[in-house]
Amino acid sequence: MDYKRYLITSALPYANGPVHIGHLAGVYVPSDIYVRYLRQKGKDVKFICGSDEHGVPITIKARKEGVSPQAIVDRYHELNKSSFERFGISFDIYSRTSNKVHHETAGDFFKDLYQKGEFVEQTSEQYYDKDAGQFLADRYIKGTCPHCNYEEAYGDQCEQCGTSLSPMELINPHSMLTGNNPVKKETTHWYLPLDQYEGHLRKWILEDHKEWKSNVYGQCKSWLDDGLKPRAVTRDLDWGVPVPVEGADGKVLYVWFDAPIGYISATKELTPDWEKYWKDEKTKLVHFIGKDNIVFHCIIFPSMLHRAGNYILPDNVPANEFLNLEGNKISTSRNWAVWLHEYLEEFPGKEDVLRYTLTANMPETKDNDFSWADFQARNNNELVAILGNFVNRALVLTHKYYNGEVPEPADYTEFDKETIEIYQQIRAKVEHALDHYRFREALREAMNLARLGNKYLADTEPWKVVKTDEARTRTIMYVSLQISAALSVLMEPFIPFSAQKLNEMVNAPGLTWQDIGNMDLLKPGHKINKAKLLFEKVDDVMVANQRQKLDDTKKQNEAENADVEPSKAEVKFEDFTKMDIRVGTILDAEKVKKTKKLLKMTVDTGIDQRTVVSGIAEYFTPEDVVGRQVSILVNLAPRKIRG
RNA sequence: GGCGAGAUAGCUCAGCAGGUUAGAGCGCAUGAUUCAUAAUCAUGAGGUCCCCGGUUCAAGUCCGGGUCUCGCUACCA
Repeated sequence: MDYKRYLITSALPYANGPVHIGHLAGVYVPSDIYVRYLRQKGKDVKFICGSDEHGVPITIKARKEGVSPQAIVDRYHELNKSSFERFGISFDIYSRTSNKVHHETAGDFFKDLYQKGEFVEQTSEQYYDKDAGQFLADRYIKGTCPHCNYEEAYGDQCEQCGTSLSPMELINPHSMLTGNNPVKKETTHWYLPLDQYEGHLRKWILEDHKEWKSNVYGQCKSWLDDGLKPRAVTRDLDWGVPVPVEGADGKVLYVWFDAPIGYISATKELTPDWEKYWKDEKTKLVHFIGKDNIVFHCIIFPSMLHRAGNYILPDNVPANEFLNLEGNKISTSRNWAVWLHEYLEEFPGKEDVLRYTLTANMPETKDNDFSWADFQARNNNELVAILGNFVNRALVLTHKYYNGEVPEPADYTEFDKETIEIYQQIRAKVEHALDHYRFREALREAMNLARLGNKYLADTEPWKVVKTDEARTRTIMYVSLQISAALSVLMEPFIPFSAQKLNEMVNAPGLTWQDIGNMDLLKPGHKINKAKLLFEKVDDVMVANQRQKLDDTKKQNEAENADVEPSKAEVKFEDFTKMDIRVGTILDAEKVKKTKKLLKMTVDTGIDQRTVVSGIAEYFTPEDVVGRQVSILVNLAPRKIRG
């Protein structure tokens, strides 16, 4: 299909924290490369993003800090917006879901579906806090987990045993707002009957979009094969887009219903022509997301669009996997991350180094790891040594031999022709990779042009030839300069800042994507500018500093974990006297298979040897604990755990 | 517990309508070179293609079972 225009969206970052390298590698860098590529080709493209500012976690953070939810989202919206901009993520608009346009758009969207009778209304019992005068979101209820008896389990999940729960399952539930025991009360919500759209979704995804990435396709298939269920699209909460229906006071749209509509409202805010981008079959819509968002962008949002009528559906949803940091999962709450705003401060002028590293190591097919050693190596061995070096050689020699003027070439030799042929094939290779959302491959192909340049210079040796054959030298330099100029366009989607610098050096502002492969980008007689270094080395000190920073985080986390708070309810002295606590030595330990947290240990208690299972495997390896002394409650009744 | 995705050289990854000695980049070793930010170029070493079975003349490549990692999801499947 020949598309007239492109609408590219990046997942809306949740405005309860700053953006980190995981977000960048997963979503913003690939989408930005794709968009810059399309713009280079002269396509009509709109690149949409914004802050996702509703939902329960933001209200919890606000409560914790004693400020309003709006204050929280204002803080992170501004921070992330400016960070993206400084990092060269070239959104056409970076909007936000707390603004007026969005509230109207999302409200209207709901109302439209409501009036069409698309929703199923259902009344159910939920916990209500009388004193606070509101229904409690799952996250606002704590209680005892029915599976592991952990007393601080949340209404939606027990952090101790990992089970996901519903608030009704909790034993002794209490409200986090007031500490009271909530009461059950009836409430009405609207459900999107996804089950009714199954047929349409099956055909659209499973038959018409077999080209989607295997992780995306596989997960959609899994959902469809399992059978879809109606999904609530409203919540009892006072932060969000109010449900525009009479009698729905105190209810807002579920954040996952309202957030993707943010793509639409942002487009509306950007251009009065927004409908062309959302409702014309000639528009290609692509959602860039992380793998945790697949179901919302492939099942739920498309269902909403489909039932609203005359909206187009995404042509592709290239979801990336996750990026780890130095071998550990990135975690906002544990501060295990490289934050974009901090990187920008600590590595001024090195935006492209991070962009390059994240692209070269993008988690396209599986989770990948970011390490500072890799960052340094990519910079020093690739950006500096291959790309920066080649360009520098070509430009410096031109200044030396021809005073900065592009020389008139003589006839090409067979070797020149071979080199030129390879050069001319590179554009198609990069395009093919980008058209299929294979960014690592595209970058590798693009870098091959710089490699080709280095090889060409090494083989032709102009610094020797110049002493004997002036005409030949002119040709060699001419070819090298064309390649340098082509690089300034070819590299732009990946490393825009450096490409711009290079473009200024070769002094050819008007070059376009279509020029790549041509041999007349810089004409004889054209003056180039002074050669400056495109990249500089990252030294060991910089790397050591970043490692130190992470080590500090690790230590701080450990210290915080060591801060034990009384986490269980008070017990009577009589209960205490019943317990026989002794010091035992761990003789042997092994991980319990198929579990994340369980460690099985043999402990010598002094009176016997017994097998004990404890949920500490995330913090200790079996080797760590063997030989250690632990206190053990020896008269605890035996229980069967996982056989 | 169910489902999905991944597991290939020290590292990051390609390969797969099944077919001769399994590829690339980086790292490493050796040599060449000096225009260039000790940058480049050439050559080479290095792999039981996660494990166990099976189909086949032939299997990283297909099928069954298992292990590990990540994600989604669940008092059912």
